Amino acid sequence: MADAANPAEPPRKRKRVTIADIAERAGVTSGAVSLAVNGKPGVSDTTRARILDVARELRWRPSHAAQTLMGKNSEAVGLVLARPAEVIGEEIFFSKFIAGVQSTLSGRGYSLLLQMAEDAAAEAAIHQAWILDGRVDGILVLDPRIDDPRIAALAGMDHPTIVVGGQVDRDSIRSVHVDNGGAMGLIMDHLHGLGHDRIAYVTGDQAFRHISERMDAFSQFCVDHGVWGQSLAGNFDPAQAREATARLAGAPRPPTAIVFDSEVMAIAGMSTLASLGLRVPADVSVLSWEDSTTCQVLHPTVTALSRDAVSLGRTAAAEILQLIAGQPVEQEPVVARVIHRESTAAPHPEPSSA
Amino acid sequence: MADAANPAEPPRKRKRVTIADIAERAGVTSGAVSLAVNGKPGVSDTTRARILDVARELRWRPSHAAQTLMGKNSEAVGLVLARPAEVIGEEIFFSKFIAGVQSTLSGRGYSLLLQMAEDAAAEAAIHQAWILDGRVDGILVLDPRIDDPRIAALAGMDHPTIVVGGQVDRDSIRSVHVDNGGAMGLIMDHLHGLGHDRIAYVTGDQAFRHISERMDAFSQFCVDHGVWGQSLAGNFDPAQAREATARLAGAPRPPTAIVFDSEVMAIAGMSTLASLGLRVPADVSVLSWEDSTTCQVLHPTVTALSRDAVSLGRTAAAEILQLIAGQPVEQEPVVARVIHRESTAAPHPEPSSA
DNA sequence: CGGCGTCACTGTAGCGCTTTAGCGATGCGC
DNA sequence: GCGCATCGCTAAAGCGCTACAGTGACGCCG
Repeated sequence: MADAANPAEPPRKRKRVTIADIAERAGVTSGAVSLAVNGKPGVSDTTRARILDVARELRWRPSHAAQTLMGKNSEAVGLVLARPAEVIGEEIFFSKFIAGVQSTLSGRGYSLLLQMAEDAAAEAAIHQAWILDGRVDGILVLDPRIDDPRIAALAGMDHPTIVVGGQVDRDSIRSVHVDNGGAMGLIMDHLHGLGHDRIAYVTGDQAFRHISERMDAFSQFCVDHGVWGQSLAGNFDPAQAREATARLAGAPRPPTAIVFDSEVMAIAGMSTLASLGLRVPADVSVLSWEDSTTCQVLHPTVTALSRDAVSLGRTAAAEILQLIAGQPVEQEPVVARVIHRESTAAPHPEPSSA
Repeated sequence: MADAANPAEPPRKRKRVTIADIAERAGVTSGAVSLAVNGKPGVSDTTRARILDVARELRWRPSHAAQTLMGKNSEAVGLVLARPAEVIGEEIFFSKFIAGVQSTLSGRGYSLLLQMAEDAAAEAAIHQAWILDGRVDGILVLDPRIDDPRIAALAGMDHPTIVVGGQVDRDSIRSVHVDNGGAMGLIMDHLHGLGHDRIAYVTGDQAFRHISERMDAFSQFCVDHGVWGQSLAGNFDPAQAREATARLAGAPRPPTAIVFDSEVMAIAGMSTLASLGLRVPADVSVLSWEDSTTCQVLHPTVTALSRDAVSLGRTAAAEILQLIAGQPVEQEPVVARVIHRESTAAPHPEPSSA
């Protein structure tokens, strides 16, 4: 870089202010400074005040590296994303979730360490490295899958971990309690309450734990309430959602309501319905699992399950901080609710089968 | 993870493997190990091989803290977001940008250190702390404002910095070259080419550098091509975009095309137009500065400027890595293009003023 | 065969901080 | 007045690693 051999040597290298500098200035040893700045007993109040004054004056900041070398907390939480950049860029969920996590973390002076990985195995390797290095105090794991290698690896490490997006059956690992089944219940109550009894569900990737939880609840509701229900396996891809929607619409007795597992899928579905000449909600109601501004401004506006990814992130962050602090984790359940908008309404008596 | 070395002693506290452990096992000193693992001369090839074998066997990982304490690179890049969590969660740009940054960074083993801040001043303070601490090797600054305190602070620190979202006039700081003016030219060419000569521009927050660059180009084009152009100051808020749209639509001679500064604003505008009984593109064309899946699936689909935030992130990451490595930065310009979809078309001869 | 240059490695001094043993000076009880 | 705490501080070790001055062994030259 700009490494010109300097002749006069101006104060080039801004030397770091260390506790030794403070000690010298205050006429004590570095040990005393350490005690003073950390609020530990061992120095008199007057000396402490003097030391703190000097520290402030010198604009001293503790060296993060030295502190973590001593085994202190790193004041950072790690999150690895194991999905292609394109997907993360598309789904508003990540953006919201990260924003929520950040807003809580930053309030407490914590940072988020973020990395992307090829797959779950690579993600687990990064976790391992971070933990062994003391680079993060806690780890956030998103969207556990069935038989997730990350969970298995983390379970053995005895390190604060919060799983988001599905319950995990290890008791050494905590999960943010997201009641996927309950949320599906809300959705079905809403639709069933409007009079729908032919309901379809176009799902996201079923390898995800939270998706399978939702599907189970969907089936259960249908059985319990005598609703004709059909779920179509998807993978979050809008093209696939289009196809599934077209298939449903073309069926002999099409559903009167369709639930989509993401906002992107719901919008794709609605546009497909429109292009098939079907009106929402007159001919078919549509509900999106995930709210967004887009849902509010589309025409018609889209009824959505607001699980509020931002506050999900906040909750996850709050729980990991509690775990790190060694406090009991208060499992504050993430509230979800159905925001009723124009895209859902009572079904027509019978789509005039003539 | 087979850590069964000792029979009695339950492996309680998983002790960190240090170079001292390797040294002992390999019958050398820690100094030799350091030379060996860092590929420096000073050890024979056979000894080096033996040391590396032991290191691998013991699953040794260098201590990040110790290394940065020695002044080594931290292998992390910092990014502070100074906008409310809600905004970050709403705008797909952040998600895409971060995903893009990550995908490049991760490929080189770098992490992203992320924090949110209340305002630009707080952001600058975080930068300062990170840099002094050697916690990040480089800093990414998003959306410089006019007279940005972050830039001023960073300019004095002589630390790798890449600014994204507008040119900055300090020569000690590099910017990702995003040609906002050129992109606006593309947009205007598109609309003007279709025959529009009454064009409105609903802007984002004008305090941002990139927005003012766009506005300048807009005005310039209108002057140069005899287009009636009007820009309405906005702030990325959909409600505000609604209002601006209604105002434009209600004018005595409304524009035949409207450009919105973000996808969220464009969608809000379109829904407003629909509720006013105006058809897109028959009555008015709409163009969004920022593409997304939503633009592709809305009805009508939305013509958008695809500046591709993902690759913008990749470019920014690539440039900061070059800066860190001390290599000359190749300013690969970010390509933007207009994706022509249904929401823009030739204007009606004259909206039949009757 | 002494001098000298390599080579391969050792020993040790830090980096900035925390922690703990220790030490002189007070204060207190009996 | 002596033992014994307590206080307020110092001195030094050590976290894991790197850097650098040595050190002994060897080979080579004149």
